[in-house]
Formats: sequence, structure tokens, C-alpha cells
Amino acid sequence: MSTRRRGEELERAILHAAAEELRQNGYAKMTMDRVAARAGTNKNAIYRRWPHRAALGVAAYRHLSDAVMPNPDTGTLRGDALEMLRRANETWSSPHGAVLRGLLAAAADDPELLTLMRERSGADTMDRAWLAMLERAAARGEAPPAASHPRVATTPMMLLRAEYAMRGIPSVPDEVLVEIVDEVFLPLVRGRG
Amino acid sequence: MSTRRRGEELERAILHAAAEELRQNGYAKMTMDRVAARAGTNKNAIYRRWPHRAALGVAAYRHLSDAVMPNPDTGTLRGDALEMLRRANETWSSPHGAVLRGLLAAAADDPELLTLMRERSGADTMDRAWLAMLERAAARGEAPPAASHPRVATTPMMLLRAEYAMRGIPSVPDEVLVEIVDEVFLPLVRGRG
DNA sequence: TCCGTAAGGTACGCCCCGTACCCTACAAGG
DNA sequence: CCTTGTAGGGTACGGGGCGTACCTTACGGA
Repeated sequence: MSTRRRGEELERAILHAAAEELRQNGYAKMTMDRVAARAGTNKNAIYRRWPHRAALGVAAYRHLSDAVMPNPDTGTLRGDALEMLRRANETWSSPHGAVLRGLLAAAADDPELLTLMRERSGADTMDRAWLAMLERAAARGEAPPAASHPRVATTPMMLLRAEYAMRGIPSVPDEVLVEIVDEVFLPLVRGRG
Repeated sequence: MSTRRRGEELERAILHAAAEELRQNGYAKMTMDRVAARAGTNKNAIYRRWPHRAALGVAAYRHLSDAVMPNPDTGTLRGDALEMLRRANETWSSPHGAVLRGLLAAAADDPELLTLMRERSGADTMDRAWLAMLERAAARGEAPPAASHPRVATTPMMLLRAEYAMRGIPSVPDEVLVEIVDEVFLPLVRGRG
């Protein structure tokens, strides 16, 4: 039989297979045997590269998603914030986000994996985007400079996250996003004057 | 052999055994066989009462915890809020809380269980306590009446929750609690004047 | 050409969930 | 007191999944 795949080529094939499994069935149903079969190899090749299923899951997720979440710039703080929340909501309620949530749930009691996830999932990038948004608003005179605080910047996303944790799977309704912005985020920014 | 346990007596024994397993090993390691053995019975008796492991886990958790979180009343909004957060932090970082987190993680993609959990875990009671705290502060003239809004009331606990979800297992340091109160909660209340 | 390295194949041990089936004690009612 | 229904006890098993062991086979570089 022609060429037997090796090294990187094989690795890519495994990651691709795992990512497909994630997308179609979610993490809970991503089994090592299925991934191996789909990649046209066997579990040995996988376990030589990743120590456990969770590690493969994280790696495959990263492969699956190069989620870019660029800075919106609508001209108003309210507009920017809503846009950010809406994009995040869209991402998280997509099949893609379901995968992420499954992984997060599985990694909940494994700190090592948790940090891996956070690095790969671009949470830090997002936080920086929120901070930048606050600074733009401050430059426009729309928000007090004291509002450019990390804890303030992360609050809306935290609330959205928590909303997902409370409710089950479905997407968070837009009213909730508006409420987070109008009842919490903007008053909070105002209150730091 | 003398009396064979039946009905309620047996049910209590099973729940007790399951709760002990939860406390000692956490949900992930609570197996049906172990619970049955510990209760001195067998899996049949369990499966006649609960449809799956998760359901037993939730029921046992409820049995384990009649977590009471009474209203603190320190005289200031800041004091009350900090006290609430500290108590919650204590609870959640205890072994007890580890069980809760394990269950929540396991129920993450099972909406039915999620609602069960929320009912049993007293989250609603807690939300009401926060709202009452805000209303007391408003009565004292310490906070604007407009701050007595559900979304405002739930924000600090949401942030604490999210903190647990981000970091792994350990307890959240007290500085973070103080920051949540001073940098987010109080400015938010102020900003709603 | 030879040899080390890495892939393939396969089987297995272990654990756990949930179910099936049959046996046995208990309680209630004739 | 005996009969009968109900529910617990014992046990075995199918199914699935993780991770490991061990051997065989191709590839690629010296």
C-alpha cells in the first residue's frame, strides 16, 4: 500500500478527524476509536501524541477554531458593547460554541486543561478588546477614564457566560444582552465617574 | 436475616450512601455499584427510584446540603455585599462546593438536570436576598431605588461564579471579592441614581 | 543494504452504566 | 393460616469507552 503517513502529516489527519468529530457529535461523543477510525489510523498513533482524550479534545478545538473577534467600532460605547455581546452570543450558541461548552464542562475539574483552554479560546484577546473599547469611549469623552478597569471590561462577558451556565443550551435572547448593557454595563461605567 | 428494609427507609439509606460518596469522592467517582454496596443493597433498588446516575447525584446533593444562607445585616451595603460574597466563596470552595461544581459540570448539557439543580441549590433564594439587601440600602438612603433591579442584584454572584469557572478548583482570594464589590457592584449601584 | 524509528493491527484489562431474570422476604387480605 | 402481590436481593451480562501491551510492518536515513 503506497505511502504510509508519518509525523506531521499524520498528526494533521488526526486533528482534522478529531475536529470533525467534535463538530458533528460534540466532545461527549468524541471517542478515541472513532477519531482513529476516521483518521484512518489507530489509537496508538493518537496516544503517542496526546496523553488523554481531553488533551486531544483541546488540541482539536484549537484546530477547529481560529475564532477571530475583531474590534467593532460603531461610534458609541453602547453600540460597541452590544455588538461585542451579540457576536459572542452568536459564537457560543453555534454548534461551535456547543463544542466549547462541552469541553469547558469536561475540563471543569482539571486546572491544567482549563488554562490550556483559556489560552486557546482567545478569552484574553477578548478582554483586551473590551478594554480598548472603554478607552476609545474615554477618549471621546463618553466615559470617565476610571471606567477603563479590567474588572469593568470583563463584566459583560462574565454575565453572558453565567447566563449560559444557568440556562441550558439554547441561545441567550437578545433582550438579555440589551439588559446587560443598559442595566449593568452603562450604569457601571457612569458610576465610576 | 431480620427485617429487610423497604420503601422510605431504604430510600433514605441509599440517599445517605450516595451523599457520603459525593462528599468523599465527588460526583465523578460516585458509581452506582459503590453507592449500592455502601447502602447495603444493589443497583436494582436504585434504578427503581432514579432513572440515571445524574438524577441520583442531584437528589443526594440535595440531601447532603440544606445550605442556608441567611441575610447578613451589617448596616452598610458594602458590608452586606462583602459578607454575602465571602459566605458564598466559603461554601463553594469547600468540599461541599466541589461536589456542586462537579454536578453542574456534569449537568451542563442536560437542561432538565440544570433546572433541577437550580431549584435545589437555592440560587433563587440567594437572588432574593441580594434584592432585599438593595432595598434595605435604598430605605437607608444609601442607594438609589433604581438600583433594586434583579440584574443588578445577581451581578456579584454571577461574577463570582464566573471566577470559579475561569480558574480551576481553589478558592477565590478575598481581594477578588473586594474588587467585585468596590470596582463593580458599588459603582454600578451608584451609577443607577 | 541495514537498522532504528514510527505506524498499523489487534487484543486485552479495567471500569462503569443500565438491564434482565430469577429468587426471596414481607405485608395484606381472604 | 395460607395465598398472592409487591418490592428488595443476587447475579450476570451486554455495551461502550479508556488506556496499554505486544508484535508486525513499512519507511527513511546512514
